Amino acid sequence: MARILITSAIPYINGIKHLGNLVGSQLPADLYARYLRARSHEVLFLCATDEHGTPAELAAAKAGKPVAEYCAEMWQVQKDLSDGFRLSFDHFGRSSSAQNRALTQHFAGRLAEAGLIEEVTEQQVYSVADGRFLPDRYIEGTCPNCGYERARGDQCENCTKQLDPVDLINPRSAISGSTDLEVRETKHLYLRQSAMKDELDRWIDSKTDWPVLTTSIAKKWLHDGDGLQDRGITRDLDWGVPVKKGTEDWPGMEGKVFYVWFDAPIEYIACAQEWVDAGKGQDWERWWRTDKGANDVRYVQFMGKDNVPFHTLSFPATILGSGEPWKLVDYIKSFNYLNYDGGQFSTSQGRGVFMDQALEILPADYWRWWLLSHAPETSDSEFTWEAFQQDVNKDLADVLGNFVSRITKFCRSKFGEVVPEGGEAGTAEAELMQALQTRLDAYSRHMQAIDIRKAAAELRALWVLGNEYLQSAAPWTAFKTDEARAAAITRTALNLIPFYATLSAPFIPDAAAAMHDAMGTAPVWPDDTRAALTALPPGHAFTVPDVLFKKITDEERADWATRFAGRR
RNA sequence: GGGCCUGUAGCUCAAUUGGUUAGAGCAGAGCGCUCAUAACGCUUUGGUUGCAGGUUCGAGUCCUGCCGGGCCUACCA
Repeated sequence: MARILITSAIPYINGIKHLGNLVGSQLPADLYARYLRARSHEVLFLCATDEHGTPAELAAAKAGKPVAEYCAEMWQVQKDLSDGFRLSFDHFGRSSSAQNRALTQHFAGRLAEAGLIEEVTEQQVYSVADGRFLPDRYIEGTCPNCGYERARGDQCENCTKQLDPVDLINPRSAISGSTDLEVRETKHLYLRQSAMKDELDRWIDSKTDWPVLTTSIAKKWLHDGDGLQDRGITRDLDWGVPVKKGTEDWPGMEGKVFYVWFDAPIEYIACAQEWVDAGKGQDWERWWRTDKGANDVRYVQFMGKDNVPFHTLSFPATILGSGEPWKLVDYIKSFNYLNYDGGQFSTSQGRGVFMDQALEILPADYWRWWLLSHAPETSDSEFTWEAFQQDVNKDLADVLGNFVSRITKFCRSKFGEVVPEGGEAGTAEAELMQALQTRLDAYSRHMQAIDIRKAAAELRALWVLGNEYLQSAAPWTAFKTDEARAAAITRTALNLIPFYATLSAPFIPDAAAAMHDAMGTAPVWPDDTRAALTALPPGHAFTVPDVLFKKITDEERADWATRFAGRR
């Protein structure tokens, strides 16, 4: 039995996430956590909301609410949606927690003592009307390169040229439109990542089993141009972790906060404290401090590819730089993007399906199955309604759901709602068990390796074996001449239901629970298929469950395709 | 501009890292079954692996060039 710490990239507080976000971190992390728990490993699975930063302040202002109140409400919304998708976090925390504030300040203090913090005075654009400094992308103006009038201060969306805000012609605030901008001097803290470049490089080099996507992004940042750059870790904002050196004030940094990307990953640690403080567990250091029991912990992170630099470089720099024995990540599973019907999901244009809408139209299992079995592991993947309807109907309704339906109903009509007695297993059953064992081993291998699409394919193949067995054993034919034989076949097939329920639970937890419920069974991982397929004793009562998966009709599909095409 | 990823059947994806005849699912076609959500099973059509060269006994896999798609490029997170 191993101990595994799992974190999913923490979703930004600002708004409801779409299915692309979901499949890029939280959903696969949940799959892995559920699988490992089912295999009796000790798992701590953490996630939280990422609450600081300019977008949160602006979203709150737009909603006409204090930012703390806005974040509290949005946290609840995201929490409810997580529950709706059956994401089995041990704790869903908040980066704005007191625990994270203290820990973030602690890390900054340690880094300063280690000489890894540099104070830099720089020039930034200040908007008098907005009363705030503007990040580059919140300054708009005419592109000096192509004349596009709505170019952003960081890059022109029209000609893709990278810009500096001072290059813009007629610059204005993207927030208020005000042109009353001035350049002001401000002081910020920089994390001297460059000083740790070689150490990080060696560490990344040692991770030969990581996905190419993960290491290639890290390598690029380490070696591009002048190598790893120092990173500003403070901002002139109100909403965030106040800059402190441990518990001490930081002279000259009054009124400033840490940059979200500094405090967000630290929340992974703080979240474990929140978990304890919420009374859900004890001894968080056992998971995070290698000097206090975390030495045998395997730490796995899940994230979309856009998050990779922060998890491979910035956060490890923070941890290593502290000089304290914090647990470093052991494996990073990163994902490409899920596209929507020939384009990208777009939050601003309301294009695609968002988590709340998804649950309004279909149960979580439908989404979980389709998204996970099409997880963008090797390249971007694509959601289309046609594929979604076809795959879900075929895999869930026809192959799995109908299997449960046909055998329970057959048994009810011939033997009643009890596991029938009589007959014994023969060669057909031996062959079935052999085939199941082979596939089960492959399934376990893929789940262990977090090869999600392959695991899904293997699981589906396990379901198919049940249909193949029924078809060739044909208990409806045997029943006419040899009732005992029909009973043995039926008994074996009924045993497949709890077997499938247990194996499928990481993908489709609700349907799995319904299957166990109907069969009056509890999940026990089938190490040995022979034992698993004879677990139900003759005379054991069951009920015929409701249809597990209703099919998606052509009308529904057409309706949804128009409804989610854009302009939410 | 630079870097990385990617291009395989109508569609979505594999191919044990250079090794026999490139495989699955879906969709299409045919047959079978009648327990079941018109479900299931069996068989089957379908490929110049983006294009052109090269290395090799052997290339989907390695090299070069070209064409297409995507991502990142450090102040959104």
